[in-house]
Amino acid sequence: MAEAAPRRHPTLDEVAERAGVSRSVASRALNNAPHVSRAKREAVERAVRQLGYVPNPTARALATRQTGAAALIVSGEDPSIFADPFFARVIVGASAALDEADLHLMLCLAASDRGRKRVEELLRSRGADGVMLMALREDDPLTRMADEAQMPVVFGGRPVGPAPRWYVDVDNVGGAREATEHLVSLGRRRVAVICGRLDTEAGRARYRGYRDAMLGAGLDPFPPLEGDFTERSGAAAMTALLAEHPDVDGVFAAKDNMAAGALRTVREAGRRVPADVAVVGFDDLTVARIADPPLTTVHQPVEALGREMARMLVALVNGQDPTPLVLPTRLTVRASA
Amino acid sequence: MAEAAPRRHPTLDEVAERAGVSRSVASRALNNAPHVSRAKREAVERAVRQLGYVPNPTARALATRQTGAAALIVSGEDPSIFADPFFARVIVGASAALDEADLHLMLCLAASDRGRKRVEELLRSRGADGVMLMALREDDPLTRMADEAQMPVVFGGRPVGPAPRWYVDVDNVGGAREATEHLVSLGRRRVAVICGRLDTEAGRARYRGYRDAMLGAGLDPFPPLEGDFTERSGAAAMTALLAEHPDVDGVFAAKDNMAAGALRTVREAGRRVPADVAVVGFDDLTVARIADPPLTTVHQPVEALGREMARMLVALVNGQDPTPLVLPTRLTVRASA
DNA sequence: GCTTCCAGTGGGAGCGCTCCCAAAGCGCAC
DNA sequence: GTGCGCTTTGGGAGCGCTCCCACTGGAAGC
Repeated sequence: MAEAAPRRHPTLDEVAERAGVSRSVASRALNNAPHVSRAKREAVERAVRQLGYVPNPTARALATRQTGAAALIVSGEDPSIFADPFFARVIVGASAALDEADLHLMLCLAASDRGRKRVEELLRSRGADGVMLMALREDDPLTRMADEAQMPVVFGGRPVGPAPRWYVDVDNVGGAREATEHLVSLGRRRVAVICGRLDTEAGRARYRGYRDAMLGAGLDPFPPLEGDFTERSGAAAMTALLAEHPDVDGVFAAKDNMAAGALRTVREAGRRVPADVAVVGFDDLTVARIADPPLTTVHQPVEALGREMARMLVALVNGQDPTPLVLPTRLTVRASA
Repeated sequence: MAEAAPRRHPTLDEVAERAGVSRSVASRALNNAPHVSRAKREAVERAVRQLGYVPNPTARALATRQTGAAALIVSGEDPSIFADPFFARVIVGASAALDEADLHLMLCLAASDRGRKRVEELLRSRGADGVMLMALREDDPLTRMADEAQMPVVFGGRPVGPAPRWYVDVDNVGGAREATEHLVSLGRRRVAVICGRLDTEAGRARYRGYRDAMLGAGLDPFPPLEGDFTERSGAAAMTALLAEHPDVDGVFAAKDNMAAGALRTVREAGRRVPADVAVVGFDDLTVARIADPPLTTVHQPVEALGREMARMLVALVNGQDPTPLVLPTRLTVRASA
């Protein structure tokens, strides 16, 4: 290209002029719209190539009132929640689906005051065509913001309280039930639970699943022993458990991280897994395979979760009315139980 | 608010009218610009409140030629590279820094053809005010795209080849050297290495650090045994290592995941860590603490990496010319060595 | 008293695109 | 030859904001 390539980007007007057509025709040609003769279409394409024209997405956004972006908003108490590899996998799935719909992904960590403030601005200003919301806690300020948002909202995992209109979730109750039933089927009778945060619906649902299974087997469910989904909290919970119930022979931990922490504690206490205490986790992320022994755990389709959230959002943006989705979980048996 | 709150968002014109001022004054008041009397400023603020006005970021972007967003682009061979918790931590850091500068974070996974195509569009269309680039491989197509990008580019980790103008990296060579020296100081003499991908600068630099330390100690460095930064590849490499060099007594793995894989293999081969084989990793992410035994590893300041990348980008966007940055690493001694 | 200056103000021209709509061109049935 | 209906075309009015600039009037300086 021997063009003097000015620093400025060429505009559609310049393309039109060069192609000897009007701006309207050039615009139509560019968007593959009808009502453009073959000759002019080609002339426009040629001009685009010669000028190295790239449409200005901002101008297009202003004219169409569509930003071309979707936001993934992760709530939580502090930003380190995002260190959970769970979100990374959600993003892999969501990103692929958004790519297909030619939407960009904006990522907002709403786990700080500053972050929440910016999310609120985004929601109120229509800075995206729609949003996906994750990791909401009870009475999360994001719930209200989402209600007032001037754009489609898809929830990833149901929030505590009434189910929103559009969400994608995994079968937390069923997964937890299956995990617990597995422990029972192994002959364990004193099966304890290390819950996730009970101010999240996932935490509650997994406890319900555990409880259902215990009652169904005619066993006494343990009261909820709450962790915060981290390795450290799992270890701490296990320490408390061993102190209070030295005869525990099975543990369902509502998250692999916590299960790994429990494993460590059990080991340090000189007991064997699974011989003395069998442990089942929840998630089936990398840590489950790295743990020693490798974790029996409830597999949840994390990338699919992200993908389906994104697809649901795309449907909403396109004016459709998709139905909520609950994805199945399934037990993956390894060495820990 | 008893306003009939029409579906449409109020515009700045309506705010101005309601406040009894011109659009210019309203604009200035909104942006805290000078040349607005106290009375009118307050009138505008009142009108904004009454109308529930929120500025339209797209219109602002078009007028100012600033999108208000920065993109983090993650390259790689396939999208699962993003499952590495490393990136999540980078994002936590970058997000905080961008929040401070009132920039939104766009996340682009360029590890698929589709993703790369969209990144190229983004780069050419000025869809962001600047970009951060990570995980580039040798001859990565993103290198060329970045060269031609019409916006500031900050590299996270140097790419293979000549160093770019602006980057933030960690001291891979120094970290690897320290890890190896630690093994040597423990009396290990047959210290092998499980490299990261050698088509990345991080992989190469960590091998160089290992090699330097071995030569410095008068020992024979092992030839590079390449993994791909995953647990599985670490395990496979360790298997090969044990077969070929049964007398190996120390291993430096260029990534915690690979170290964890090596740990598993060593254990399965009936040897003890660290008694028979001492292992040092690199990263110091969660997996290092979960591994059994907990990993001695080179800690790298991942969130700081993200934060500094974002800050550097903000500086560039503001027309400054920051200097490249190499962040220190430090050895964290745990049980595996 | 007069100029000089400057904070304060509003008009208006963009930013680069989409899209409505009126007008033009053309084939075809009558 | 006329009228109808179709595709094709381009003019122009936005989308909602910023920012330049010309203008006003009162305070300060001489």
